Amino acid sequence: MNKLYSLYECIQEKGYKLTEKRKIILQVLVDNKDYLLEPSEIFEKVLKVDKNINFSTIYRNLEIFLNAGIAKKVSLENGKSSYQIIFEKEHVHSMICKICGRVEVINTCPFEKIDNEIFEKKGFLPESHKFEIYGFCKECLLEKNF
Amino acid sequence: MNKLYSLYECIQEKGYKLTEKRKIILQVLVDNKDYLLEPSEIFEKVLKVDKNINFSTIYRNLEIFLNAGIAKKVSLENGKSSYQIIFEKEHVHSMICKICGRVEVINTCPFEKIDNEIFEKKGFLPESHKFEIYGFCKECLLEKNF
DNA sequence: GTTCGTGCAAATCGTTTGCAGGAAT
DNA sequence: ATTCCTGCAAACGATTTGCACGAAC
Repeated sequence: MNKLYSLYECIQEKGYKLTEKRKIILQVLVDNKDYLLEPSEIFEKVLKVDKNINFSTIYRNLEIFLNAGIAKKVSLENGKSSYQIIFEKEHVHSMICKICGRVEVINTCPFEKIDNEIFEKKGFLPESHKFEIYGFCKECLLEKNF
Repeated sequence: MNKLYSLYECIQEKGYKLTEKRKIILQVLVDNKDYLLEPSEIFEKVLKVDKNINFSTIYRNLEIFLNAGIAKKVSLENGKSSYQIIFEKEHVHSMICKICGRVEVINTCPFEKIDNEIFEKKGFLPESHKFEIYGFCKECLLEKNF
């Protein structure tokens, strides 16, 4: 039932060891489960818990979390990468706040509504897709008085 | 009527000068209008026309083309950026070939089909969105025998 | 003539890697 | 005991910047 525990399991199932650093980074991701975080943001938050952590450990473990299927990586409009923990493996799309990185889930998938005829006509074989809405979340709207 | 000429106009309207280098880079983008090109690819193609061009000139001008609204930048899944010329300012979505970077246009917009209720409920103000389908184009499928 | 654009080299930013010691299994 | 993980420092690739000269207006 414990979310953290099932994440630990995913890591160990893949043959990765369950280290202290790994637990701390995971905890930070879980604490910010509704936000997309850049590696530097993750690093800073982890630093507050463990002063003796290296940036390369962050990168190496983010990569491992991706492999274990417990995190996702998003290439944002500005060209930077951000990461977010994923609990349910289901396929979802997002509304992303351009100010704070908060992510809200959209429960419909536009891809399912597309007429397959367009792929047949072009001879294109679709493999994956991306649907993201960028804007401003309620909290940031109130704060910034837009 | 000439496409190149109207691109020149866009550049000059913004107060940028119409230089030889700028024309060459534009020509390369126009010649590859159906493809997303990485800066390094653009650089190589420009080199064939003008041996005396610097990489920084490519970057500086791509930025200017973005400002002038005649090119678009796409942050791909691998974290790299690619560029493409845009003729019509209309809003379109794309199918992108993961092998050759070929871009085919999708003429429906999934955003329009979304129920606005979800934004009202979350208090989210949408500003822009992205819908991209990644896969393999006909040519690459034939060539690689997938 | 003034402003802007360019090549060059160096700087910067985000990310990755080799290695040697330390921790998890 | 073995394998994996980590900090450190260095390397790396993509992109940006300061400068002095040259080109467009």
